[in-house]
Amino acid sequence: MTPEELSAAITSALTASVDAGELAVPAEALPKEVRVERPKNREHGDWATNIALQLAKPAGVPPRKIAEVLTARLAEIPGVSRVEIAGPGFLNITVDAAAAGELAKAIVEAGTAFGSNTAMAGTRINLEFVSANPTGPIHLGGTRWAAVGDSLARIFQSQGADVTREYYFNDHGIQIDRFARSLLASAKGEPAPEDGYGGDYITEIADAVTAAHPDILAAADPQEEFRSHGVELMFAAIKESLHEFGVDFDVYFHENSLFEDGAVEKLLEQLKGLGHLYAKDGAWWLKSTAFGDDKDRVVIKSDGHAAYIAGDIAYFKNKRDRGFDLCIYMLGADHHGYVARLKAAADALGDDADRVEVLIGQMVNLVKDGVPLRMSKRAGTVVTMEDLVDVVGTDAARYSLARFSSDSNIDIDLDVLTKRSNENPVFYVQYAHARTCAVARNAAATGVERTAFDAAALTHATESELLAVLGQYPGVLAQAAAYREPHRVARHLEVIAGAYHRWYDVCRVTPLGDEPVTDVNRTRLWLNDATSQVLANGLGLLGVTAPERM
RNA sequence: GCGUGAGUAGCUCAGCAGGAUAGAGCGUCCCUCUCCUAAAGGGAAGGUCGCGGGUUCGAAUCCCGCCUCGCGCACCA
Repeated sequence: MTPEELSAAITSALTASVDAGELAVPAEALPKEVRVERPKNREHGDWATNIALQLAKPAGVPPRKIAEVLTARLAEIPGVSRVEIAGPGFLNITVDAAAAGELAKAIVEAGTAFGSNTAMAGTRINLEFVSANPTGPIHLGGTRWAAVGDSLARIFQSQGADVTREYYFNDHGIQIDRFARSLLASAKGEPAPEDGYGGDYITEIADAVTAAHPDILAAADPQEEFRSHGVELMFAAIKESLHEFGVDFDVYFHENSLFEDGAVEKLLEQLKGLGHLYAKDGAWWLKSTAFGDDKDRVVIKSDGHAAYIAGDIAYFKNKRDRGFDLCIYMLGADHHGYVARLKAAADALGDDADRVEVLIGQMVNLVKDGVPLRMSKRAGTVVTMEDLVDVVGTDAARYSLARFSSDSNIDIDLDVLTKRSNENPVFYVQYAHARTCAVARNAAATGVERTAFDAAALTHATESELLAVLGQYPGVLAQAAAYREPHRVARHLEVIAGAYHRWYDVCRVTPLGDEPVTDVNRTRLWLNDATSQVLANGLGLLGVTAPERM
């Protein structure tokens, strides 16, 4: 029995109770779903609900009174062995070992599908993340989003959503010009321009471009040549890094295309027609304050060039035209001022601002000896995705970036990483999975097979605990999707790994010495394999491998 | 100044979609491998959940105020 199943049973018991006139609760006060939680204290049963406390006020009845009414009905739920009223009105529910144990079999039979859902079926999501300018390699901030974004995409997919991973390739504007000038300077053997980029990669790309085009400095517009070839090389390198990181985008969208096909121009005309643009100081402004922004924004600069936001409005329109219901943007905290602008743009287009959802991720800082290190692209002192992967590997890099809430700043201590220490919990989870595989191998070698299954044999306290946390997994996925928080998956895997290790320590799957194989052994193998499956499924959602041996 | 995120164990962080005795990893100190992987497990120590009010049966969690830190507040992208 999973908490969701129990929740559903309690909900219908509650409804039945109201229908029968035992409880007078206004319909609007009835929750769609009664929440059940795992009590911290095992003396409080397997699951508990505070529904009686919540209904006390709207029903105008003391909570314990409501609890009493519900107790009789809850006790009749198949699989429920005991219901107790505790404290101010908690309902503590104990489940039959057999009913709880059935889950092990259900998980093994569901296989890779366990935990997935169809709650988001039919929703088309455009998830845009990383979108780093092709003026340099992906730094740590982008790497964090690559890990979190890709994982979020996988979690959405587990809930049935149709997800497109998209990378907005910013190949238009002055950053790119600076990049081109930096390449040109390098090729000429000159120092990097004051507002340009430094770092070894500039030299490497400049050399590569020169090698492929020996006469490039004699071209009519060498800077333009370096721009086009350099961006191409840089972008190929970025794609390669992402690919090795396990992140492959469905769409790499070129900002330039919005200008080339006239989409931006057309859109600006449309906005003018709607009366949302006005001219001031030689520029064209979007009246974004009318749509919740804190100030109006320039869309066409007084020099006649489009401002960045112009492309972004057109891009949003483009996404909607491609049929996406929800456009999610994952931005760094240094861009959070952009949220109101994007929503205002959608609003101005006559679209629903709720189609735009912006997720803000806090910064990743480098720390050395407890002191923050300043990263500078210009000075070339950035730590890149490749650097991180070189030191800790893809699994540890992805896991350690995905296990934190995006709301938290994270500090990465290079000394700790270079020590290759076991401080990273990814090993804890992966080791648990490897252990399940070792146990399965030993079981096979000693003739323990999943022939029989006796759910009632899973009686040990650690088995009850393990089953409970495995049962929580689908709910954790649903919440991770609903709140756009992949770290919840990682954290729960750590809980499952802990429960598994404790179970492993006291409950053997294979018999000792020449003891006979019993149904207890066989049933425990089901539980072992169920755990293996859930860990593998969860690690998969994080883009981390589930090794069979370590 | 305005906006926004954070402040929880020595360190790094969960918990915040109100619940019962506030958790995990790492670090420190004990203990457990003649039998499934000790990258593990058990135990100990370690907390004014930034501070002050409020809401209620109940607040780390919600509301208000304050303090500290990060990040924004362009005709840059």
